[in-house]
Formats: sequence, C-alpha cells, structure tokens
Amino acid sequence: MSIGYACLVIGVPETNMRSVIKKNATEDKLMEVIRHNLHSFEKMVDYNIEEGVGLYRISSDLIPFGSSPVNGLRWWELFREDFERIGQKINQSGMRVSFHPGQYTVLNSPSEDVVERAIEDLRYHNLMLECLGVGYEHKMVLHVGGIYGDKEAASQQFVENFKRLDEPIQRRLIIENDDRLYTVEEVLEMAHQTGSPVVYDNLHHAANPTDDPHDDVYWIRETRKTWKEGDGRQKVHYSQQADDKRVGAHTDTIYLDPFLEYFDKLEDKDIDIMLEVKDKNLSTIKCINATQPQRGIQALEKEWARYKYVVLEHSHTLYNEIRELLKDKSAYPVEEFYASIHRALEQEVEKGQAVNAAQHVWGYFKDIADDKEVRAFQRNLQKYQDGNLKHATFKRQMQRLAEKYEIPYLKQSLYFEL
DNA sequence: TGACGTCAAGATCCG
DNA sequence: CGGATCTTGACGTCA
Repeated sequence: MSIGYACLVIGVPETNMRSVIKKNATEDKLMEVIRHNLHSFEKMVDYNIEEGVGLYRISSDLIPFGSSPVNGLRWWELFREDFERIGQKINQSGMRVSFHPGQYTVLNSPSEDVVERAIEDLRYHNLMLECLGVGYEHKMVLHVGGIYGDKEAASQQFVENFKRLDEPIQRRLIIENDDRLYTVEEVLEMAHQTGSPVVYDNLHHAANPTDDPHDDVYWIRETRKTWKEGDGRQKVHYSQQADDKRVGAHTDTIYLDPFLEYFDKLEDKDIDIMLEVKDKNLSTIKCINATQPQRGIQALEKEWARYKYVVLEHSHTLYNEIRELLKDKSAYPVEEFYASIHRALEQEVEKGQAVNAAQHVWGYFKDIADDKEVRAFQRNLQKYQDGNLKHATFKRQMQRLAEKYEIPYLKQSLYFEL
C-alpha cells in the first residue's frame, strides 16, 4: 500500500517548477527551463525516498510544450542521462510514478485536430516514462472527455480512438470517473471494451453519482476487477469535499477522521491511494503516519520540527500541548498530534504571538547576521508591530536569511509556507 | 463569453 | 531599481 500526492511539494528547497510562454519559447530558454525542472523533479524524488512516499504523480509541465511543435528540442536525447539517473532512483526505491494529462487532453473529441493532439500528448507522457525506464505499472490517468450531445456515441468514440494509440500507450492508459460527465459506471463500461484499468475517484463520484446508489467500498471492489497482472496495484484517487466551495471542490488538507474511516473500510489494503489536495506532501505524510504506527514517535518528532514555529505563531497553548504530547517516547499519539496542529492553524495569528515566533526564528541568525541585517530585522519587527508591514512580507525577509545562511532546520520549516 | 483549474511568467505598480 | 501585487497564458468543453 502506498499513499502519494501530485506534482508539487511544499517546504522542500529546490523543487519549484518553471514554465515558458509561447512567444518566449526559444531553444535556449527551453533548454534552461527543462534543465531546471528536471533538477526540481529529482529533488522531489529524493524527498519522496527520504520520507518513504511510494506514490508520486509527475507534473505534465516537466517539459514545456512537450507535445507541441513549439518545442522542437530532442529533449529525450538531450536529457537522456538525467532521465536515466532519476529513473534508477525510482526503480531502486520501489516508488510508483504516474502522469495525469489535464482536462485539455481529449481523446474522444469530434474534432480530428483535437484527437491528434491528444494522441501526441499521450505519446509525450509515455516517452517520459520510457526515458525513466519504468515498467507498465507506472500509468497515465485520463478522463474520458466530452459528451457532444450524445453520451453513447461519445463513449463509442473514446473506444474507437483508443484503438488508434500505440500499443505501449494503450497498456499505460488508465481511465477515471470525472465530476461532471462520466460516472464510474459509464467509465467501467468503456473499460470493458478497451481493457483499461479504472481509477475510482471518491469525490468525483460524490459530485457525479451513478443512478443506483452504491458506496465507495462497492465501487472500489468493482474497479479492482479491471486491474490485471502487470498493471501493478489497484489505484484510487481520494479527496474530501470542501464545505464552503462548489460540489466536487476538494479541501486544502486531508482530515484524518474521514480518511481513516475510508481507510478502515477498505476490503483490501493492497492498494495505492493518490491524494488530491492542496497541501500535497503535507497531507500525504500525515496519512502515511496515521496508517503506519510502526513508524514510531520519531516520525512525529520529525513532523514537529517542520510545524513547530508556525504552530507557535498561531497558538502558544497548543504549542505547549503538542510538546507535552510528544514527551512519552513509547506512545504514538498520531491523531491527537495532527488534530492539535490543525486546531492551531485554524486560529488567527495575533501580533504578539507572531512577534514571539519571529524572535524564536531570529535566534538562528542573531549571531551570524551582519549589522545591516540586524538593523533591518529590528526595523521590520517594529514596522510590523506598528502595522506598517505585512505579516507575510516580514516573514519573507527572514526566509531570505534562512536561504542565505543555509540553515537546513529553517529551510524545511513550514513557518514560511503556511 | 465566462467558468472551470493551475501555477508561474509577465506586466505593472510602488516606495 | 528591487520588490510586491495584479494579470495573463495555455489548453477544450459546456452552459
């Protein structure tokens, strides 16, 4: 069983992705951005290995205009060594990677041009997986596409166009129920014709249910049957409904109570769960820790190192409570730990508390900062207290110092991210 | 024609 | 001039 996240990571240095707009897409610029993005990708893979994250979705934007004539670079040759090196890390660690071409890759479109570009886009994604040298259990997830006034005909069109894909791409492709058009039942019907495994997305199902009501357990059981030898473990997407947003919009973070309820009900734990959530790796580590008590209190202490200053800033009371909670080294109070962090983050940041936290952080610099930096900090602190400097700006100044003085403990702190 | 989703680039504003 | 903040891009479908 693995739990994973999509594309981006929070609070890990050197993992940002860059992009290029069409009018600036010169060869030089494309080379530079691809090199940068591959470096970031490798750092994310390293992070995943370090943290024991076994499932990861790679960003489709890794190669800008990867499937478009705008990018004429033979990137698969130019960066062959990078792909191979990263692929080896993936294979050696047992990590499973995937791609999820977006809502604009539409295989069943009535427009031949759109279909051709969708095929080209899938080739691009598949080529990256081949460059990495990963097996066919590393998949590409696709939505079915549009309806165009006749769902039955559009479904048949999907099946027809599927046949046009190269054989390796057919083997990689898996299809997912979406939140508006194709229900899991309809996707299963197509999957029976194409032989594709089906990814069950619980929130899409809630937003776009089948006529006959069935629960997640039922649909996970049904979609499991589409996963065959060589496809790897069954994969599902999991997310939670944000109360204050439209139906189908997911929460910013995964709430452990409903997640654990979902998890406990899973009939077969031999499954990979891709979380779709704004806080990405943060929820992933939380859910991994919550389902793997054998990780021990060290796992929570490691988490605490990242969260402590942002918690302190929100609530001194909860900061102290969590410190108490972690004192018993034989216990594993994972649910209380994350519940307290969540409660803290929900609280408004009060100025006095923010100043207190900032002074804790400043402690890392006070002996190494030069006079100019010391004066700047004191000036900013005063300005912030007087209401003349935004909280975020004040913190960004300190983040710069953390980067300049290469302080690992602060560079990985969520104090600068949440 | 806007909404949908996403995030960084580009553009512009400000001190 | 550098940094902060706002707008655009890139994609296809549907209402």
